[in-house]
Amino acid sequence: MTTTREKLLDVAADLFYTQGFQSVGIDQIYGQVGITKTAFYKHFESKDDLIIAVLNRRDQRELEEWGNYIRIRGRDDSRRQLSAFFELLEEWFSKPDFRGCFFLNALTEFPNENDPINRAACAHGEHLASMMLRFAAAAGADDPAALTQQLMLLITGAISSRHRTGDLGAAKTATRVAHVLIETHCGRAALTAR
Amino acid sequence: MTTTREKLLDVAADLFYTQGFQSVGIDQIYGQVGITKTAFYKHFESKDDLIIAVLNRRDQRELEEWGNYIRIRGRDDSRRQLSAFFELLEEWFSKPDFRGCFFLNALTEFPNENDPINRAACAHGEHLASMMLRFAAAAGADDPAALTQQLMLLITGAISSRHRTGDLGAAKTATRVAHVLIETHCGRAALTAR
DNA sequence: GCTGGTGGTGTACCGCAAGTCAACCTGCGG
DNA sequence: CCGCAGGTTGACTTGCGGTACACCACCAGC
Repeated sequence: MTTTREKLLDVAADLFYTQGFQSVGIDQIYGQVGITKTAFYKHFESKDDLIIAVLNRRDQRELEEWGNYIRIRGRDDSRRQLSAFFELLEEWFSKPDFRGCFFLNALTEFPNENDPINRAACAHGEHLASMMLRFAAAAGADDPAALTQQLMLLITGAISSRHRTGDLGAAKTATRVAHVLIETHCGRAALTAR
Repeated sequence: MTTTREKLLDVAADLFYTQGFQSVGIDQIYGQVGITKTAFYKHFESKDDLIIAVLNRRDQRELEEWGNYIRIRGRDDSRRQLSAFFELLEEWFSKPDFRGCFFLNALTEFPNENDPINRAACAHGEHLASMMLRFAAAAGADDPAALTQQLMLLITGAISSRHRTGDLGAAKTATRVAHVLIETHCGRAALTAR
């Protein structure tokens, strides 16, 4: 049994992702769930409140999913774990309903840094980066923080490129570059990041 | 003497960039210029029309600026020209009013591919890529299209990273990776992209 | 000297979305 | 039997995008 609140979050997440946050009216959301406006406002204080809840829930779930995927695909090899991030991108990009990164999108729709929505969206990137940092450290990178920065840049770039051009090959492009970086930073005679 | 239309475009470009397209009302725009709503609608058919005009003008100007910068900084050395793209990023990122890429932002605020705003925003990326492609070809890259794809991915990633984390070092990170790629693709014994 | 285009003004109005308010209904556990 | 969570209806306010209509001032050309 899914509660009404859960249903609202599901519908909202879907609409927000496909159409953007600002262009979706709450009437579409509560209408699709089958309740009235007043009922909606018993679950969420405001549209912003709903957006933040959607963002936080998706942050948690996505982090879990990514973590599981990487542990499974990466086996016990830390370097494979790092490159698993990019295999995941490939799968993601091939989905027809791909519309970029939910959190990156939120960030550009709410550019004010003091906006709680902006903060919630930023948090996801930080969570993902700190997860990657652990893998990079485990892989014996000479400078795990630098490697994480570079790989995160590649991931962000791949997502934005795929989003902009619709090019499915963006993941492969990023993967190739990532392998070079991983080899360089985790090689036996690892070079400095300069 | 700047025409009213030009003033409207200037004010709109500024507000849209700093606050986003949807969250800026046209009343702010015509108010700041000092005309009334009716007068505004004698210059532009709609808000969408204004947005497209702003986008197109900025596309032209930015392309010109980038082209000039690269020709000056790159001198006659094609490889230097390619890496000048990244030097430009560094300068751009250090500006306090940096808010990401205007066109990438437009794209996420108007995700519908049939939306003329979306098309106008996409166009900029294509223009930039085709400019880069010419430089890549001139630099004697083994596969100019592939190199362009990779460098564009890096640029996009750097912009988004800087936007998300506020990290000024994103440009340097991208530059380092770019140099590796340029060397690999333009080396005397150039390897294939695979 | 009248005509027309350009670039304005003011006011009133429509439709839609966010959000509020008040009054009322219903099922369920303590 | 009470209270509360979750729901309903309907009327209302505010703000924004956009329209309609009537009017004004200036400058250029035949």
